[in-house]
Amino acid sequence: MNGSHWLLEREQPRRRLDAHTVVSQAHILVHEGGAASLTMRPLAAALGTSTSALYRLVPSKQWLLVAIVDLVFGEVETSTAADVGDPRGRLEQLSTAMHDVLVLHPHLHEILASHVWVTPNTIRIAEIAFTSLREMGLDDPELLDAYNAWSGYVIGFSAIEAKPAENAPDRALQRAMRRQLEEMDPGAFPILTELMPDVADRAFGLPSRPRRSGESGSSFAWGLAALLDGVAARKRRRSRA
Amino acid sequence: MNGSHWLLEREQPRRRLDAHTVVSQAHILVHEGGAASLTMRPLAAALGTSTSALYRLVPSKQWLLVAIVDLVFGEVETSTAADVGDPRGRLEQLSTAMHDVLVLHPHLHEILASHVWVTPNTIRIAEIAFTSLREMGLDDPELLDAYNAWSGYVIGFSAIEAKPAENAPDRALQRAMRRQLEEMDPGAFPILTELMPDVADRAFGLPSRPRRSGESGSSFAWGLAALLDGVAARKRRRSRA
DNA sequence: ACCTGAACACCGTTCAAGT
DNA sequence: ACCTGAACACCGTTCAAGT
Repeated sequence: MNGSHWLLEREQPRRRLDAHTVVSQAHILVHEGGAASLTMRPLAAALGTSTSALYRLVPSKQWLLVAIVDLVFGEVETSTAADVGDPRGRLEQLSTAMHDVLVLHPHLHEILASHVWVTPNTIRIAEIAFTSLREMGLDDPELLDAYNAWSGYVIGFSAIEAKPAENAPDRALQRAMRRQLEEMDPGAFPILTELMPDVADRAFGLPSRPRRSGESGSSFAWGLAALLDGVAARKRRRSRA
Repeated sequence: MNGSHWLLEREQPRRRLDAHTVVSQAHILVHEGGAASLTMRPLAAALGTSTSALYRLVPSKQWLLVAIVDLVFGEVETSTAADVGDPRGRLEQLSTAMHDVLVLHPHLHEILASHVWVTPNTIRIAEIAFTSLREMGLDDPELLDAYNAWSGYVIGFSAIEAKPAENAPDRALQRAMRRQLEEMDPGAFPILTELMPDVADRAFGLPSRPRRSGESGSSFAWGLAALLDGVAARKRRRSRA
């Protein structure tokens, strides 16, 4: 059909590499081993090409990292949120969708913290959030405040929650931290002592046993509801004045 | 006095390097050039020693990064918070002190996102936060939820706010992001278009001009008040039931 | 036009060898 | 006992040279 020998029919069709394929493979490396394990030589090897060939498809490693952020935020399900008429419900739907994706990609936070990531998919999400907040009654000076509070909470909460997944580096260091909590002076730290070992597991990212998959123990929704309650009340207070 | 020649009197007293000095210098390098600029060879050079000599004082670069986190959190002023009788006021005081420090050390977030950081100073701060939240009426299952919401907000908000400071890497990439916002379709993104250029500057970390020092334009306090309002209301609701 | 190997200027960490 | 240089196994990126 395409001129290749019948013996080669089932082989990969030798199509040229494109930028999207490089980004996908880079994402896989980050997903499997963290941001530090994304390096150009193994990336090229995984794609069956030479390191220098990558630089005709992709300008730099920095570019690649931002492209991965866009790829992951592209997985955030926004169509169900769009159907919700109530703006508060829409924003909660969006937040949950973001949290779901960020929990599935815990290593993304390493990139988020060290790069500016204004990309098509993050812009798309921001527009939905701003629309919802305005419909909730927030306006000019407070609208930006509310957006910053919302995004800080969603990203920050997910980042702290995602940390346990990255338990690979330096076991000795983690053991030292855990011992610090276990040998804490109960007189100086009464509440922490009382809440151990729960607090190590669910707040400090030092689980004593590996998380079972699906078991997040997350209080994301609780805090989100609290924040949005407060935002709505704060706006009402102002419009009443 | 100490046997050294008078010509050497004003020179550094040749005291042996200790771990604390290494951590301090490492912190300076991170502060000045970001986490990526902390490398062992220049660190050794700045301390006037050999790279390999550092490894007798400090176990690894990872250890050094966690030590820097502890050093910075050690700067968080907690004594004024301790004086506040009202638990809500005490938590607000603590949060503000944390925000102040984190804004002064924007590069710390690169470390926070990729490491577990349970250290003496972060434990000290957590104990104060837990005490305040319990005195605000939160208890067993909700206490941890509330702590996670609070810490996610404080760290996450500060992280997003700190990003503009790291504008060093890849000007071309940042220009591409800014162009994306400037050439946005107003039909598809009405609110973002309306809020430009303010939204690029104050929400997305793409300031059109460098920040004047002291000018944070931060809505940290606004969002914190909203969150704590919501947390307090949520607890009241439960105890009434 | 497309891809390569080799090179440049770096990394973190170790260790035999010096004093 | 303390410190060093050199080495090991890596980095991101460039570029002359090949097909």
